[in-house]
Amino acid sequence: MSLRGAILGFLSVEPTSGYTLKQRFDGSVRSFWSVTQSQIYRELHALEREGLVEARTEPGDGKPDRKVYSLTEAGRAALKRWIEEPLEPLVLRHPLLLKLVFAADAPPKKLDEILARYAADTESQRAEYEARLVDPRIFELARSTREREIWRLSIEHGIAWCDTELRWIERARGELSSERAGQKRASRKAK
Amino acid sequence: MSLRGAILGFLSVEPTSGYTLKQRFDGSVRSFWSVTQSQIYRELHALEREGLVEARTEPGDGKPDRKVYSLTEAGRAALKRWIEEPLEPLVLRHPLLLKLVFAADAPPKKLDEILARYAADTESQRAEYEARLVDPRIFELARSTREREIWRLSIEHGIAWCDTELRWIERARGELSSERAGQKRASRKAK
DNA sequence: GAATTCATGTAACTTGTTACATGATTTA
DNA sequence: TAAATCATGTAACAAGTTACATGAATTC
Repeated sequence: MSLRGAILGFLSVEPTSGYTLKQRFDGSVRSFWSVTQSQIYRELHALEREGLVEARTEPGDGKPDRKVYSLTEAGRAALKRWIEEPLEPLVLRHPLLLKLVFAADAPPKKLDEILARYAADTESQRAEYEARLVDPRIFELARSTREREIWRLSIEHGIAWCDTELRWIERARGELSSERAGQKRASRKAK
Repeated sequence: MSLRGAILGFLSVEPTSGYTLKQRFDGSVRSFWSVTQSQIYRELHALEREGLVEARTEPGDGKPDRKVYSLTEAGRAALKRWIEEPLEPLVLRHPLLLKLVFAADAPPKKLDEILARYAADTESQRAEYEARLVDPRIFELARSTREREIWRLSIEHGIAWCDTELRWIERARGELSSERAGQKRASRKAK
């Protein structure tokens, strides 16, 4: 339902082709909603079958023809319904945490290595967000000040998430590297 | 691959049935890795076909028989491989952010309502984590101080995530409620 | 000359969700 | 007596991933 909503959302800004739609996703919401090209084409076909979008073929000069999709009245209504309908619950799937809890008896070095690599990845993710924050291209799509404001907030959300991850990793590495720490903390449980 | 790894991980602690496995998931990693009962049975069957686990049927008195699965040598090796293999990348799917970026021209009241509801959900999520932190049942599974340490860290991760969400929501609500804020921030872009 | 971009799509697969079915036992 | 718990499973579906195929135009 979220994918569908997002496609309708993008099309409400401007009619576009599947190909361009994929670029829109990648260029804006990728960090909190990634999609593959197959998903987009599949969903567009479904939306067309259901009459929520309609396509018209634009001849490409030299380039292949593009099928430009636009919202129908029904599509516009569906978008509105999607915005108003209750939020789908957030489901975190965090492979690091999962692996960590089963890697307790792996050599501490291995554990620290996993954490270090994740920290590095998170660091570079953070840098990407920072770069985005000053990249005007993301804000080009925005049709209003309010929309720009929201785009910016979404990027700041990413940065805040990275910072939290980094702080947590640091703590985890500290506590898991000192053999004492475990003992000390575990005694809390006894009281 | 993560689901598989986690099942192998749980079975390495102690042979169990699919039913109990589901309870293990729900009782410990649910907040960062949720599963359905169907997934577990399906994966167990696949693991059995591949010879990574083996089942023996324990008669239940009155209750239905339980099929208790345990790791084979191959299964134990597969678990080790999973721990050592590179981490699957974290993929955030954040329905709130997605909806927000397409709800910019919905009435501000609606927007604030969405954020408020999400804040409430996050608040109660946070409370759940806090409760878990002092619930000895989660730590019962742990076979070592180190394991307990990691369980605790995973819960603290959840709390940190909730706090970050809550801070962000507060900021977002503040900035989206005052019409001025948009203007002020947007001017940054100009420089 | 090789790789990338534009633009469409399909097929096969994996993962995750929802809903159903069985049937005894225990609890409210 | 209705419901929840124990314990298994299947079927159908929805969503997401990977890999392939076409073919002209442009860029390296």
